[in-house]
Amino acid sequence: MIFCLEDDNSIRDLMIYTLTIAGFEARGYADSRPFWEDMKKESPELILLDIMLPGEDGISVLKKLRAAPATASIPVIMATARGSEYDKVIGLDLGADDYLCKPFGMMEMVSRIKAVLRRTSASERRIVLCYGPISMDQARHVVTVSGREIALTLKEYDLLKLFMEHVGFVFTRDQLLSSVWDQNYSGETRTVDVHIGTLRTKLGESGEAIRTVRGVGYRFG
Amino acid sequence: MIFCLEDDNSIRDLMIYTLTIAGFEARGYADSRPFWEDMKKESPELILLDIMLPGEDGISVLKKLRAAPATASIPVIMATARGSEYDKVIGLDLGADDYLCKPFGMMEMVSRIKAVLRRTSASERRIVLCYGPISMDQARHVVTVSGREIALTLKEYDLLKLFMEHVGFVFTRDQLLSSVWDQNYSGETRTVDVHIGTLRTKLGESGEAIRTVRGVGYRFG
DNA sequence: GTCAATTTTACAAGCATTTTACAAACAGGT
DNA sequence: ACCTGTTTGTAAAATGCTTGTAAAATTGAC
Repeated sequence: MIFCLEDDNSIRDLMIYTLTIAGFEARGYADSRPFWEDMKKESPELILLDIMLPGEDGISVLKKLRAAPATASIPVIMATARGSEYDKVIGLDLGADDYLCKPFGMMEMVSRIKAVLRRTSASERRIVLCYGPISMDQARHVVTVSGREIALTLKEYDLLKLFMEHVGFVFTRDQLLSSVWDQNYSGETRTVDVHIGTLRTKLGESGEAIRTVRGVGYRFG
Repeated sequence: MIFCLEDDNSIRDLMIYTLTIAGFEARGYADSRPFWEDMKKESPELILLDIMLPGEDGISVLKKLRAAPATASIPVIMATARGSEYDKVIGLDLGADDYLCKPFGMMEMVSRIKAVLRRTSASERRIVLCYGPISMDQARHVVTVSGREIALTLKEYDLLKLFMEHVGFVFTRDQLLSSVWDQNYSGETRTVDVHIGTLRTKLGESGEAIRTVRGVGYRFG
């Protein structure tokens, strides 16, 4: 799915049409509000971003995207008018993956998109789980809370991963033991509680996301 | 991405414009200071370099580029005024990949660029890998730390290469065995640890870049 | 055969995990 | 409100596993 943020209706329609013909799924937005709405629900493979937009401009959108771990690794192609605007944007070096200079042809757009997807989708694509200020980069095996890296042991990491993959689910201690530990783990124990404890401590404030469901087990979120 | 170091504003704008039309991404610089800034962040496919520049001249820039392992293999095309300046530069043989004599046409520039890129990118790609003080010249099969050459065995070299190509990624021992060793390596062993150990020792201080992720594997950077 | 590279082995040190124990929190009944 | 039995939080001790590394064994190139 490609999200396309462009205020000019005819250009946007042409872009969506071309992308669909080229075999992509694409969705267009005239301004940033509905775009952010959809970003909450769905994560696109790539974002086409016009600089000049009514309301919030493209530079601000890109900055926000790069600031949040959940969206930081989504490729972005920026569309700019040539001239001073273009120079400014290039100069800022905001970390867009590619730039398109208006007026650009549809064929060029498609080939740039394909090139960017080829570049990013390889192995370098990060797989990041997020919940509030907590983010888990599975490729790097690193967990951060509000941008600060915290050191987790393997069991803590696996436990948190399970929780973050199933936000809102209640897990019994037995379920946790057979998921995070071995399928048939012998010693039925209080081990889980101890690990939950250390995890909560290490997560700090955010540790409260792990809720105790008395008599049953634990729930995240 | 092509970097274009040229002090004349109108010529530079024309160059950037032409390059963009020709399907390249290009960025221009009026003097060397912002150029070096960007070189730290990004590595261009090619550099267009004017000899006459305010402040640091093109010859000095080229020498610096060739001296650092990270930039030594980036193709450079030098632009010179015809006459004595041209002869001197040619005579010095600074290791530019091609020369353009002012005034040159934009079409000629594009075709020279394409020719140089065809020549250089065909055979050799990403010849020099760098991370902090560690640099790996794949053409010469040489690794240096802070400029000092260190002798690595084949396995150590391949291991380091994999790490430097994927900075930040965690590799399990099995992944390392199937990447650096054979695809289906039989003996499941501690071999990896031993090689990691020797590599760390040989890298000295920089060996700390290879981090142990307990229970998982190793990560570089 | 020699030498260097690589792999295997062995073991100690360090860290992660599990167990244990006890205090605190809670729910339900009176 | 108070008591009681159960569940949970957590500090600390005990256990067990992972890793680093030295050294021996094996492989392979010349």
